[in-house]
Amino acid sequence: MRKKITLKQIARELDVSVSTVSKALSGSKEISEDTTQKIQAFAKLYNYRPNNIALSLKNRKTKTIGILIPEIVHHFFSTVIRGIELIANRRGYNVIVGLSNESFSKEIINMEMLANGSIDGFILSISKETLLKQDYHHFNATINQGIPIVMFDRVVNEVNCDKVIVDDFNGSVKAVKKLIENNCKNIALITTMDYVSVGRLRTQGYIEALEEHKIFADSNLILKIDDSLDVENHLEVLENEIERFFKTNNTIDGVFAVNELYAVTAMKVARKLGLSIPEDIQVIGFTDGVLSKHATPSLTTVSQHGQKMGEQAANLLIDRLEAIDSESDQYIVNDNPKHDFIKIVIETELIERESTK
Amino acid sequence: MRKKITLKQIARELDVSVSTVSKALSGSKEISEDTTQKIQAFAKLYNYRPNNIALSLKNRKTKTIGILIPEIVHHFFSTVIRGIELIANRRGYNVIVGLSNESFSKEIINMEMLANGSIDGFILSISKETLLKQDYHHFNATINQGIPIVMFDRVVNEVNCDKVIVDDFNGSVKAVKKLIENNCKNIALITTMDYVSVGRLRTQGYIEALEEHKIFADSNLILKIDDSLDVENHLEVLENEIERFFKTNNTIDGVFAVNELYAVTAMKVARKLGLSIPEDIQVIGFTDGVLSKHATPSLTTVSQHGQKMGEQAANLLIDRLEAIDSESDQYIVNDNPKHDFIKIVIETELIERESTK
DNA sequence: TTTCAACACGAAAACGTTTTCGCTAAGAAT
DNA sequence: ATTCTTAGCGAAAACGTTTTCGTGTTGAAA
Repeated sequence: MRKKITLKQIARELDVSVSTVSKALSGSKEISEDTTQKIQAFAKLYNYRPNNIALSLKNRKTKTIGILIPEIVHHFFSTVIRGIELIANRRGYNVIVGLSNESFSKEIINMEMLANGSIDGFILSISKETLLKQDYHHFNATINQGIPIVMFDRVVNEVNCDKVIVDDFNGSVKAVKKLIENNCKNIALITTMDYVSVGRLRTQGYIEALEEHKIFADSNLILKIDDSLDVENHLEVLENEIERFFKTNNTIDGVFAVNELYAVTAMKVARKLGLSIPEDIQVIGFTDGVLSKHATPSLTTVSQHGQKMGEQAANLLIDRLEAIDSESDQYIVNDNPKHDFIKIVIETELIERESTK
Repeated sequence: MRKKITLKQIARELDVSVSTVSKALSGSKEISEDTTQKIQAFAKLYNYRPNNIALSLKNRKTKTIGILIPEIVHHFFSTVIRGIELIANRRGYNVIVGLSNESFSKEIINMEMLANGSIDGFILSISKETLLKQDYHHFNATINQGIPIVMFDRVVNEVNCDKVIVDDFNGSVKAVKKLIENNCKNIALITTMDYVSVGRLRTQGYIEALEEHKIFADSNLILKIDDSLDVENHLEVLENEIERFFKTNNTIDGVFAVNELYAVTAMKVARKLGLSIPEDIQVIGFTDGVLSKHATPSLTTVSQHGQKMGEQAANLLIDRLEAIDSESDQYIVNDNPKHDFIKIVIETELIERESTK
């Protein structure tokens, strides 16, 4: 068991000082060529690598990004992670992942666990419970400690930080317009309760598109699913709700759903009711995941470009971290609260598949 | 901007020494009640939290686990992460994630990046390229450095470490037996090339089940997909292969596929060919993910219990880490290479849905 | 010969902890 | 009055780095 070798050990073996070893390894010309050669050879032989923790302590930065998301078994969130990881790695950062599991307290615990020196900054998406409670003190607290945050997807105006969001509103508009152009006359919306911001925006987009085309937004055509119940494990509930909805509104010939699951379930129910897709009823979902792609018929969706969101978020955070870095050398700035925060909006894309004409 | 406060600052403010502060905060009875009170109150007021990095350096352990997986946008792997994170958090550990992206070199780079003090141990699943190359020196190297590894799912005999696997062989046997019991006479297998161990084991299970029932394992009924090509983005290729396969073997009345995607694609093709499921042809897949659950008809699958695998792996790793910890106090052991490594086998479960009778 | 720069290296501080060991003063024991 | 405990605290080392600031030696310039 060859434990990792340290500067001190190299120094002792070669009978020089630690400082000499450090300098030799970094190629400082303060050290003679002879000694440098000798030290570098020895270091290579023993596969010396500087201890990251020691470096972190010395430099007071960890080169690690903390990701805090509600859920990881979720296509969208995992694509975002992939994007973050890609950029982080490329720019020399590691990625540490915490899951809030949609819980307020776990979100706080996780933040505090990581905010004690383990990470340089956060990239996060707010948990449902936090959004419900509207309690954002922990975010502001960590920002005040000098730890920057970048929020993505589920963001909130109450916190002053960089943000990366998808254009939920226009994405919905696009989708619903598509249905209108495809000659749908009675377009239904299947959505969630309003407290998660993205749900609200998507609903507004739906209404906007209809109004632009002078179509009356009939509230009977809007189905709000209570997603506080665990839909994933009680599919029947969802199916029954949708079935009842379809039966009481049997003129529906177009459906826009705010997520994949609602959309494919709608297709399933429609088929069960003897409707064929897209002939009798056309369906579009939000969030382009594996379900949309592999459903039969495959589902037309509004793609959120999760990976791109992750990449942008990572770049934003790292840019800011490195800006702070160089700032600390300078004169004022430190107490300037007027860093202007950036909000990046990712354009959605309508991916047309078999569920629309 | 209130930066985090340190022991030193508290000491200076309260005009005591750093050691006194440290002891007072840990409740040492070396310090008088008065001073303890005063210090604790002050610390609380300023929300003192010990710096993790400093602790890591001092204790020579980070309380972080490195996860190294081929891909994160993947239902199985994300469930495993969820399991790891659950246990890790519960036992006071953090989780840092690296993605190999199925590449040998990225696997190595990521390992080295983390092995320099950032983590206490690894939980990993081997990349395809590494399995192809059969080059495992980096695993053995990090183990030799004293960093324990737990491998899951894609494991390999050449590396001596704890392992958590699913019983691929028996899982397949179970599935195929089910098809036999359901009266399938010509059961096809859709699998991958052999080099990924799990694929091979699943194929063997298929053959075993047939032989047990004295059924000739007709090699024409085995379709091997070359998954070096990016199937996810070239679905047509997959569909065409399967279609050709079905057409040349039109007696097939049962299909066992080694993953979800192959299974649902098989269903799609079958339906296209006018076969109804499960009446004309029954289908079972391996890996219970979101596709299986939400496909129409929903897919009978062999569940791998990814989350449980993650939990077991995390417990295994942390147990070993803490065992090492207490060992270091003791006399011998250190150079004992005969730590017996544990291999946990998770039982699969056949989840019956609509794609079988 | 004296002075000075350049060269090659070492000592020490710093990052934030914890812990061991000493030290001082006060009260108890002799 | 002297010695011994003990309570209460501080100094310093250690974890592994990097970096600043010496310092001694050498050869050249004066």
